Amino acid sequence: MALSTKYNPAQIEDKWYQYWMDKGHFKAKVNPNKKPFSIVIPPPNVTGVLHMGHMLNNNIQDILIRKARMQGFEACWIPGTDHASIATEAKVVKMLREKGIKKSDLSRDKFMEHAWKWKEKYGGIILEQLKKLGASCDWDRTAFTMDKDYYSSVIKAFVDLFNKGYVYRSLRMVNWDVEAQTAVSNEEVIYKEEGEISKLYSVKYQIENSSEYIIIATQRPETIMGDTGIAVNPNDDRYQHLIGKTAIIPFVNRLVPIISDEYVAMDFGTGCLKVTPAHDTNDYEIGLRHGLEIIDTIGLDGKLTSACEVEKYTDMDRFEVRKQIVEDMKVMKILVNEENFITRIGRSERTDTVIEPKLSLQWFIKMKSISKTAHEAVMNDEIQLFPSKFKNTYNHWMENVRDWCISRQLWWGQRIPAYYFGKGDDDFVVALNEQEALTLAQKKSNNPNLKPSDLHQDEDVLDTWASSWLFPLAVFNGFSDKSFNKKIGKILTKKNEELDYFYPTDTLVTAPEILFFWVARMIIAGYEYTGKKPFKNVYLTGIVRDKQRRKMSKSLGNSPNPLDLIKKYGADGVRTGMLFSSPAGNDLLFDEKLVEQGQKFSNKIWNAFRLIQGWNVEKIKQPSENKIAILWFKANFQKALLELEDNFAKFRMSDALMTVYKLIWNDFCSWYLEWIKPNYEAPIDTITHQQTVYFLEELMKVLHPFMPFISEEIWHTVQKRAAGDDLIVAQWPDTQKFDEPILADVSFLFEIITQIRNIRNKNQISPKIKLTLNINSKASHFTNLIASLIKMANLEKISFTEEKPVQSHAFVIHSKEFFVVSTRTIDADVEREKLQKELDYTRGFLENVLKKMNNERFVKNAPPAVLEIEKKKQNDAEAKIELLLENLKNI
RNA sequence: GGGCGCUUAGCUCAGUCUGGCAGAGCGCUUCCCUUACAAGGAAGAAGUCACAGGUUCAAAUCCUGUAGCGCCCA
Repeated sequence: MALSTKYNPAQIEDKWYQYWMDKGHFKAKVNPNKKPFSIVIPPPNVTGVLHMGHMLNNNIQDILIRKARMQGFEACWIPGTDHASIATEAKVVKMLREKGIKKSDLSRDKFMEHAWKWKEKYGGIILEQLKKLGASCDWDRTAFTMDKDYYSSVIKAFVDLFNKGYVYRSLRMVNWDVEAQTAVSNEEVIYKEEGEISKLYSVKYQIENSSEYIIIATQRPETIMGDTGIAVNPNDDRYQHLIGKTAIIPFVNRLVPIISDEYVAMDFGTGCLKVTPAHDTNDYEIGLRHGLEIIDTIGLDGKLTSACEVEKYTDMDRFEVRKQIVEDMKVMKILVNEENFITRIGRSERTDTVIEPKLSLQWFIKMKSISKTAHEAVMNDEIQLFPSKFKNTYNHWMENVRDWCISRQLWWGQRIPAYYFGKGDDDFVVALNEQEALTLAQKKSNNPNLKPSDLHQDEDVLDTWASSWLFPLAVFNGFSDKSFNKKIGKILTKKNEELDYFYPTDTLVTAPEILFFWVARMIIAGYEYTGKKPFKNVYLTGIVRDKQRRKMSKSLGNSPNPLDLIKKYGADGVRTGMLFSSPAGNDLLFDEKLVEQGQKFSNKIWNAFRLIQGWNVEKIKQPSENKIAILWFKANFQKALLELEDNFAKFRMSDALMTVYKLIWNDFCSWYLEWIKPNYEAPIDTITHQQTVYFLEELMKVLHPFMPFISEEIWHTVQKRAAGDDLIVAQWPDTQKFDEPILADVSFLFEIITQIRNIRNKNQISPKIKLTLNINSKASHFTNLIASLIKMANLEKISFTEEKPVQSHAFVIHSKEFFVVSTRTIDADVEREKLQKELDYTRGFLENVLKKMNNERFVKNAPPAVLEIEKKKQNDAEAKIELLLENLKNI
């Protein structure tokens, strides 16, 4: 035999990937003769390298797209990458810093040049790595969210939403990094897990027209000058009498109201909160609720401004002021207590400086009305989420949807197309380009002499999600001038062939953590611009964790390198290994053992193939048992196929794989092949051989989406193929009616065989010794099965007789008695004990059944089918007891 | 603080919507280097379905409550 006993993926996988590429099997085009099936990739970050989450995610997409392709759809999987504004800019800044270049020394254009160079160098890494996994993407369509067309799509959408009144500008609390001089996202603010030690100061504020004081607790006394209110909990008995009165802020003698708000924790500090809307997110919210004034006393550089109204603190750093003000309060005798406590302090990931919550003007999208259709579409299952439990989460988010802040203080991204022509808050226009902006600005300002140089474009860029939410539209160039009607702000049908054909896409496969960031927003954009959903189904994968349920992360170092895994176990092995443990929506506890199992599966398949390949085929008579085996496998395959389709329909990918796994390993290898296997060095008949090769091919088809490489290799090795006869485009098997009675007959046969093997096992009878079997039944019940039974149970002969051999092992299946004639003297005591044990169990079982059958209400109320089952259980148990009693007597 | 979910074999999970014999894979135990594969074969053991009530002829499944765990939002 020329083939190795071990399957060696390394040589095979690269070969087939290149082959598929060369033949153009991944490419999709508008094809009126086929139905489309499309998937857009969740574009990975250009800063990233392939991690286990990508592996899982793209594995599933590849399974879906490969199956669709085989089912005759025009299968289109669009790959792409995401420019990842924040992360990429951080990487580029770091890279420049290492070269001794500061971002602040560069012009915007110069910086962008560096960023593009960086992107060209590192941006495609993940996509290249996906090829190793076998991802069958249409690479010619690779999209990038900063491509020229994509960029202009994003700008068009912004202008359009502004004109429609969805985009507005408003104050917003941002995380300000005073050192880097930029706002950072929530994700870039780090809180130490154990918290940090800080001091809590208790300060007396006098009540107006009274000698009474109220004592507030604060950790940021330097913000006192920005206080515009005092808040207590409405349920706090201690302060009821003060609600509605006025307090005097020390240092500035400002009169502020004492208000009640549920937010205030009664058991923290004094239960009395100073409200500084300009310098704390929660205070800002309270301020909004109660209409408090906002006084911003800290500048962008972290120093107090003249707005603090105290000359000696002005231009002093916030932490210096804190020290000074504590001293000053001691002198004024208004500081009544100071104590250490543990608190969460947000620090910038990049500079480690304490984040300053800062109010600034930002761009927003109004979400409530624009998201209405998107909300309904998921609730009424027009778009289906898998698993459906995420419907609840989605609903909750949509019901409480907040306006979306879409501006970021960065350069890498789509620059906001707002042009300012004056100092006023409203002195700006939004336009596609400078010319249009100028025209609009001249009009708005009533100044026809306004020159281009009088305009200044907004410095900020858009949130990356505000570009990726257009992904399913933009990859088909839906915003091209051809199909996008600027006046009505809609993408038109019959103007863009590709969009008409491939959109809506079929299934989106992504992680639940970006359900809102990305998925919900794509749905919103889809309906807003086309009136149609962007995809039909959303499959939400779990998070890949390690065995200890820890999330895989670089810093923990608990994530294996996917490429190393592929090298070690083969892509097919890794693919199946990951999927084995991946029920929909549940987290996946990754264990390299599972990948090992995948590799073992490859090997099993390979050896089954070797067996078939090694047979000598001759024109001899087909043994009768082979006919039954073939009929059975045909029916059994169909039954498994039904199960497989059902699993796919429900997006139960792990179960789908398990169905194929068991079909191949148990049904095909363990039963079918052993059934038809000729004796050593004996030839096999032509018909059986042909059928077996056919079965192997059908199995390779259903295996292909999961294990594309080994299946294609076997497809091409098992017989010579005409050009174009490749498994990747072979026709997926149809479900057909199948012979159900044979499944029942054979499962009866298998039960008998298992019983006999069990008897061999328990009595230490080697499988090589031929046994004699007596069956107390008419031979006619077994006509079809005799030859198979003799072969697989390794029997000398079968007698159909009522005679019970004295020395024998008995068992009952379906009320029929079987006796295996013993090859040696049976130990009467051991046998008696065995029989007694079984008798006791069966009597107990019968008792339970009878309890039911004697219950009048059960007999009256239970459905006939249930009664039927109980009746059968009773009969079987009674027959078994009778036999056991007789056997006991005979020993 | 608000919302959602989970608890079934040693492990990871199906099964719960729609009540009717408690399942799978891995692991474990025993035997077997048998002629495709020891990365293998055959067989087997293994459960208080988190807990407490209730509804029902019948509850892992429906209802109520309790406990523990997890996630999301603030």
